[in-house]
Amino acid sequence: MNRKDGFSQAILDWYDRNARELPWRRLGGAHPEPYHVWLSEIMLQQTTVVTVKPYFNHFISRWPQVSDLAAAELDEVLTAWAGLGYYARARNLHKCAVAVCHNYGGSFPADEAELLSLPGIGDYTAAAVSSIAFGKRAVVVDGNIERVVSRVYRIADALPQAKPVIKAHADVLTPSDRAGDYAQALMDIGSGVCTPRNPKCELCPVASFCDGFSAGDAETFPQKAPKKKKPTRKAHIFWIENGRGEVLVRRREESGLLGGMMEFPSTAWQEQAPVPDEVEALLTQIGVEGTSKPPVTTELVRHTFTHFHLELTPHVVKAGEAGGSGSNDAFWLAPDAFSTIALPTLMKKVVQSVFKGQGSLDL
DNA sequence: AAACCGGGGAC
DNA sequence: GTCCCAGGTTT
Repeated sequence: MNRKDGFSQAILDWYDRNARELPWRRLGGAHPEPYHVWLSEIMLQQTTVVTVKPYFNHFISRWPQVSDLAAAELDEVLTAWAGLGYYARARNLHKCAVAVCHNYGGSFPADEAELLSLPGIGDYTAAAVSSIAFGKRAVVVDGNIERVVSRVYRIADALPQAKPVIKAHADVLTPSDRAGDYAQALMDIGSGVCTPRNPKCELCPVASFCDGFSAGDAETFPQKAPKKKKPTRKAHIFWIENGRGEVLVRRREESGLLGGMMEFPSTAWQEQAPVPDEVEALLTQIGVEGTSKPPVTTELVRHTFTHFHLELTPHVVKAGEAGGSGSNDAFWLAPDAFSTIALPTLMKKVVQSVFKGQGSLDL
């Protein structure tokens, strides 16, 4: 086995020459604030830098210290998080802020194991915060680093079984000094150079250490287990408008899909198309009846979640004079106030469909 | 170990 | 359309 001596130094040299400024990053040896590192790492889970930037800046501006975030209402945090996805991250973010203030006096712990015990912080984030914010040596492994390491060592095992093997190799490569810079550099290289397809090996500072490059098959790593195909679910969703131009909105259950976020009432999301009876039952259940005119159907809304496709047929319903106030926590809200509630992207697509269908273009 | 959990960008 | 992502939690 070749020893890869000089690997981490080549990575750090590349970082010193190529690292870009980021709102949560400090160049030149200074450590960023742990609060900033933690917030950015949570946001960056399964999410790109370009997407995260404006959200990060907004959060820091609105809640400058972790104590400010801890003092916020969960609903405020969900509203600010709307559009980022994986909403359990936002619920755990708030929980973690409270825990840091309650258990650590508002200062994040530097120790990896202590960080790991906090809500929403797993192996990756604990190692990232400990090394980037506190300069501790920690073995940081994310999807990018997995790819780089599996190519450097031509690891034959398929993911996710290969994870422990990759971690062990990553440990050997990780330097004692500047482990945080090293991790960020490796992730930058993974996302920009050692890409999933068409890797730019000619730009890679560690091509000379890479077994995959030497063998000419770097792109075939990491090996992956085959994945299932996603089923498609369908439902009818209702834009119910009262005489004042307000629309009926309700909050989803606290856990599970889009947990705690807002939605327009809909039939159940099922693989079999809903029958008209279900539509009647829904309208009765939410307290809207006696619609004189048939619903106006607007353009189909398509959306893909982690494990299924969804097709929603939106209907515009004019509620009767009484209007019905909704049985289960539903309430009326004017469309120009939608930006003040935790509306996920799927529901914003429904809004767009309805406005498009009505020919008006506010939003 | 496998399932669950969004959204967007690259191709 | 497919694949991937600066993953963590739950079962």
